[in-house]
Amino acid sequence: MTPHTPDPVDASASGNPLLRHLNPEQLAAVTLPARHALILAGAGSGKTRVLTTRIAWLVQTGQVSPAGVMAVTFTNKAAKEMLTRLGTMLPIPVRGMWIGTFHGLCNRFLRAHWKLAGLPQSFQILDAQDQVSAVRRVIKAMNLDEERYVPKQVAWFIAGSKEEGLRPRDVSVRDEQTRKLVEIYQAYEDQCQREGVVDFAELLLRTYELMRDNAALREHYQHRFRHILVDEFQDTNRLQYAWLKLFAGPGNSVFAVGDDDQSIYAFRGAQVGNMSDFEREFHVEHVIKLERNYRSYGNILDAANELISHNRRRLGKNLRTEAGPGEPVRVYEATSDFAEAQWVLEEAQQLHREGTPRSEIAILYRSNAQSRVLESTLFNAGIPYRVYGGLRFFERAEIKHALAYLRLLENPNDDTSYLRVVNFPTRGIGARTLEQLQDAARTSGRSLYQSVGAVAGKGGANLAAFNALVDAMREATRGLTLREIIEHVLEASGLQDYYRNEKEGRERLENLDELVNAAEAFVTQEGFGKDAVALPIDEQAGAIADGDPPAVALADIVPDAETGEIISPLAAFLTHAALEAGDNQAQAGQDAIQLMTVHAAKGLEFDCVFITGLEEGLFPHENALSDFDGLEEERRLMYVAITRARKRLYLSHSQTRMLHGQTRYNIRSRFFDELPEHALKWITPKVQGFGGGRGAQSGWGSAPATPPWSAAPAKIEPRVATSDGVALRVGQSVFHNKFGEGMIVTLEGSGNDARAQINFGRHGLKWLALSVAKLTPIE
DNA sequence: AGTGTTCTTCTTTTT
DNA sequence: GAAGAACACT
Repeated sequence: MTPHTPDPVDASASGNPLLRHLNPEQLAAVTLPARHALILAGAGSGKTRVLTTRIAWLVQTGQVSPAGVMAVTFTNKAAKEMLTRLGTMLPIPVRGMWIGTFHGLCNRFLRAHWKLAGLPQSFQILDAQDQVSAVRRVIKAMNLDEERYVPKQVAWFIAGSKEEGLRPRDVSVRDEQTRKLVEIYQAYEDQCQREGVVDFAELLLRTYELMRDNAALREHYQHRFRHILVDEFQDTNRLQYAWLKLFAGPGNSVFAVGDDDQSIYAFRGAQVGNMSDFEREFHVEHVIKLERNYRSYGNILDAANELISHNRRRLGKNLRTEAGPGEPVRVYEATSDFAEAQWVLEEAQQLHREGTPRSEIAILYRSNAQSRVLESTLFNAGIPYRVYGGLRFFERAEIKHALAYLRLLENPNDDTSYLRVVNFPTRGIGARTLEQLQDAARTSGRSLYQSVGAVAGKGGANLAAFNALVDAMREATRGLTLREIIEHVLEASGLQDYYRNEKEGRERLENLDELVNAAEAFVTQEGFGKDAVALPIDEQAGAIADGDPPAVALADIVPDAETGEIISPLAAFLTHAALEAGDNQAQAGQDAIQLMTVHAAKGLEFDCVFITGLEEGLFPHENALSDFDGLEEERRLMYVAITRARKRLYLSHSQTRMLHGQTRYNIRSRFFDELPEHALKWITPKVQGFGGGRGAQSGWGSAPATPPWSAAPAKIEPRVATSDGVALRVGQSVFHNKFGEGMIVTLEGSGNDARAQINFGRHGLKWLALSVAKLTPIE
């Protein structure tokens, strides 16, 4: 009955139990010879299984030692899952294997080779927030206008440059603006270096450059990692691709698994083109397509296949199933976002009554802002739900404060952390004092911590007291366990007292307690060093593997001179906190409906999926419509959304929606017209000529079955204006010779002055003068 | 130095 | 509509 039990294909020929449950394509992929290979793995085709089974098979058949395998993923979750599955397949400890995220592995690499990489041993990692605030400081220090150089955008520029492999001197400067941006980039780099911090992109770029420039090191690692496996290859950016090229020495095998149709991070620099580049540049002989889907019923797959066939830039792939058509995809049109939420609620309740666990019901949307209505509807109905996204554990303010103190223990020159907590809780250190301090630090080229002596007066005394506090905490925690260190710092910093006295502080206090727990769990479960300890593993590699990793590389791994530790538990924990933002509000245990953006849903699957807000301008999003690639990415996003569903899929859109505090009138998403009619069931009548019509197609002259909102309670603001005696009202759909169909959003003025704001979907929102514009009402 | 008030912005975001 | 930042006030 359920479609996701794979057919046991006869693999008895091999007689290997590892390979028993693979279909022929999967089996072929898993047992490919040790050459470069590209696996095009469609949604739900058993991609993770292929990856893990391949590793297990390689190790089990003695083709490679566990230390000779490197497997790269994008998310911690995927890495963890791979390790877990592998652990059940192989009778060896898998923890030390080089399986992790790009950033995690780079961190491991840089912890081992910090000296060669030109980093302090206890370098800290800036998360995205920290990076923006670091950039903001640079911009302020350079006396630049924050309006013109928006910190967030500049941070984006810097990260983007790094992901292209470009240092400031490599960025080609065409205009004045870019020249300035490069200047900021350079100053930012100097600042990071001075403070001993690296951002996410830097982890990769440093590793890349070190591998590129140090032949001995490169040869060592190329020799070591005979098999490199890459998950979600379609999401790699240029730097990651170049990085892989460096690690893939002669004679190595790169086994890349990806799905070009699920590439939804191009906006963040992912290059789908890496897949075809890989095929060409690595002379890939084996391309295997996994098209058999074990997840969804036929109607859902038909919808996905048909939709994605509208994309032109594809490698070409079609999902198929043997599970039968299943239920039709249900489509609902609501009059308002509120009504839409209400409908979702009722359907979800029905599903629950019929036996679907709430956790198997997912409500997806394009942007986070849409979750509010859904949340309040579920909340008012008393239905348990869980929202993904939003603030994650290690991103919470109180947690970041605590971490900042801890980071100062490791590295007092970390100005980002210094600024975050120097006056929190307040210690009489105001903006003026800090300005003086920053000036002093700037002119002397030293850190804030090092510059307190330069500030005179009361402010200076307070600063000195803060420094003394940090020093005292460091002294007091020497030799303590991680748990004790954190407990001491929470107390001594005054954070705990601060939140104890705060009205809203209870939850924050609980979170601080949770931090202690997280640290405790980190120490016990993880053996604390999974991200950090490189030396023991490399030693193992020397022992287990082929016997000849060059000593030169190992000698470059530098332990702490005093203790011989590779990294302290505290440093390891701080790394963990930066690299793994932690789960959101894990209200674990309760059976709850799952709410998330489509992006967040990637890689997940549910029995029942609702995709809401399918409206022009929202999904596809208006900002993505300007260019062709943007639209194709939106379509892939929709494809990802559809393929999350196992048994039932619901699509909905609404005529009106509160957005940015005002009611917007939207037309149906064009994606509806790209779905196969036979797979759909329209709960509300489909209205001709809406959203879809590519002009020639569907005549809107023909009588629609039922006006969309006459059946449902109409809650459209009925304002009226005229042009040529034609009555218009807000919410009315009209046809314009140039812009096609649109929906009237606003009406203003009267007579010759009358204007209308009209949502033309792909042509955007436009103001038209009604005395000029020729509009024909539709409907 | 801390708090209250207006002004601005508003996709997605694995690390 | 709500969060975050800049500004003004006490």
